[in-house]
Amino acid sequence: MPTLSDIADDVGVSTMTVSRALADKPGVASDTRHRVLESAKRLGYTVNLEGRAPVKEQTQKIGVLVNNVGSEYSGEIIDGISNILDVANYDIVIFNPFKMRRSPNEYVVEVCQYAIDGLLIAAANRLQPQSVEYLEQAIRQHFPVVFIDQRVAGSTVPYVTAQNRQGAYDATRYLIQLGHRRIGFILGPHTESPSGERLDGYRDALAQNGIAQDDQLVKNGDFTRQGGYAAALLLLSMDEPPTAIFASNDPMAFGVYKAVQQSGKRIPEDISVIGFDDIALSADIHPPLTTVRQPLREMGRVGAQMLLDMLRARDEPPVAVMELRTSLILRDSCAPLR
Amino acid sequence: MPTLSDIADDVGVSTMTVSRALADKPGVASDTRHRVLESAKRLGYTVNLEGRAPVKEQTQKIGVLVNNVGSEYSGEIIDGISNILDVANYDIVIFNPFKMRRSPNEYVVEVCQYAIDGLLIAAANRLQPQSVEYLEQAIRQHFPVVFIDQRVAGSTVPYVTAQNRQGAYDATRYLIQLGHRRIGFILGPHTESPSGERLDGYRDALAQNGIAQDDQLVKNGDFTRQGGYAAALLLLSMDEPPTAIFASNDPMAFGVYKAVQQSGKRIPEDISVIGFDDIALSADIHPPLTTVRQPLREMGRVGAQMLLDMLRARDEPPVAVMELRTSLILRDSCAPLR
DNA sequence: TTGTATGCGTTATCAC
DNA sequence: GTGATAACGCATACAA
Repeated sequence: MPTLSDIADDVGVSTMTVSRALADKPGVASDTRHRVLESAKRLGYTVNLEGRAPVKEQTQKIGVLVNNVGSEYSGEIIDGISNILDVANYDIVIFNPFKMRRSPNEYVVEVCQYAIDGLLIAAANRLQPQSVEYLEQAIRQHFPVVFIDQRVAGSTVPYVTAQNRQGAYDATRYLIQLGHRRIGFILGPHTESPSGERLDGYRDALAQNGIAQDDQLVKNGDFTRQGGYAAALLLLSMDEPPTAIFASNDPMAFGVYKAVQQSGKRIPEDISVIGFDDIALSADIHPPLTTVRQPLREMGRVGAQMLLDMLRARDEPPVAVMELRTSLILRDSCAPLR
Repeated sequence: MPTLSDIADDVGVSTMTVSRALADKPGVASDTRHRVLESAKRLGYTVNLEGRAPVKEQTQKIGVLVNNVGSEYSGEIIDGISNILDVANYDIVIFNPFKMRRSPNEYVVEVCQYAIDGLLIAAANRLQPQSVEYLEQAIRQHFPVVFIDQRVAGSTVPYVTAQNRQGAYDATRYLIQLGHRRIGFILGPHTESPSGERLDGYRDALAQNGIAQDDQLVKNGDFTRQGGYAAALLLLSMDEPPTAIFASNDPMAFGVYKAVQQSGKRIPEDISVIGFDDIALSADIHPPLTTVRQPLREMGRVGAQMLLDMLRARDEPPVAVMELRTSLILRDSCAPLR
């Protein structure tokens, strides 16, 4: 690709004059400027940002690490991030490490080396201590990092998350109020912090209402439809199956829908289903899903704003934690126990 | 962030020795190497890729431009791209321009300036002629670009796409074979090339079976659930509503489901629905969606492979066009006309 | 208005 | 085994 000096040679001026002309800076004769622009167009010149970055020491780009770009979950978070960063004149570069060759841990380091001014890490499952340590060091060196929807115990990396425990408590209590006593629970992966928090909320509600814990009713899942489907099959085939199922995220609830519908039962008449997320699809499927809304867009926005604050006030200690409220969205997938 | 010379000062050697030691290259005393590595670790050093890129002139990164990171459609294409690029030792950087501040056209130029060795453009709707022209120039300057699922008339940019017309023809003929005569069609955005091709296939099938075109039955859509829902409401409220609806992608078919279910009608007993894509969700919703499968992962793989070929054989003319076959996936959303 | 010198962080080359 | 020098593409500071 052509460079500044190619144009300089072409026009017969110095690279500096070319640089000024292209950057639309004052101090270039309008005749010279025209000749430069014409030459640049003819040669097909575009800046090489790699050359500019080391000089300017900022790229106006923020990296975003997600683990599944094809999910509405990620899409909504990224949307929220865009909202804020657009206004602040930052671009977004998305890295999708968890489907990639490298281990997530190496990848975190690599991403930080990239031409970005800061990093947002969404749903950073499987992050090992050494990676977290590396991130903390990066922050000390004024490279801002923020976790979104991920709490890392004992770490100083700032994060924004939802009130998972409270949300799960609310959902479970709602089912109990409808008369349900045998409530199945489908876990998320144990590597993600919200999973355990939601389980805690579920248990809180059972305990507070004098319902004995039955570990048979808690099945492993992985936050995917397939995982929810598999777990639901297990629950439905129990000797004494649950009358309600709490899937700890919405995609797993869709998997539950599939299993229930295949079994010939109806939602909510025969079995109540409740989810967690409130992604857009949840309102559109049939029957519309009752779920715990966590403000994914808002989490993206808040995370981005925290990052910008760290970027602007380099020496002040960053806001460490933001917990956003959840709310129970009542739709048509739950009914009183018959 | 610390640099090579910080370590050099710390250890008391030259930057060159540090560079060699960190790159694991021969010609460094093992004692020196150890001291360098120790210092690097202590200081929290990581390479600055922006400094390396201008020297090496390649970054082992490929850019991917998509317009909706939250869709299964994009997710599956990106997945296919990963499959190929992982093996070839390239990383993927995803740009999500169409939700961003800049116009897509400026953005295309900007992305090319970024630290990437090539660019895959998926579903590049709204690309104006000047952008396409820019991309063609970039290709001439050995910066490889490939379109995925996008055909640009009169352009020399290589692309991979599906046989949209044939696929839509097959779907429509299937409905006709089931006895349907009034078949609604929901368009994609006119800015995307597959939209028109699918409409053509639909019309081909009607014409070949002696069914008169009724433009009332063709409604605008935008490849989103909401768009499909709105279009379906229009179709269902017609004086003589269609007995089958062909949504030209799967998300719009889900929108049709919602409208039909709200109207109290049943799929497929009262109305048949057929989609186009075969994203994973289509098999999981109720009833499972009959749809035209286009191999999205395969399109990602093929596009990535075309890019690698261009990268490797810089002077040979690239493969211009790849068209992948579609296939009709029969599930439970279509039934014979009663 | 234009050009020169210098530097960013890294690596290749060629000395020693 | 190690280091000085130059180079990548660009921009800042200063000189002409």
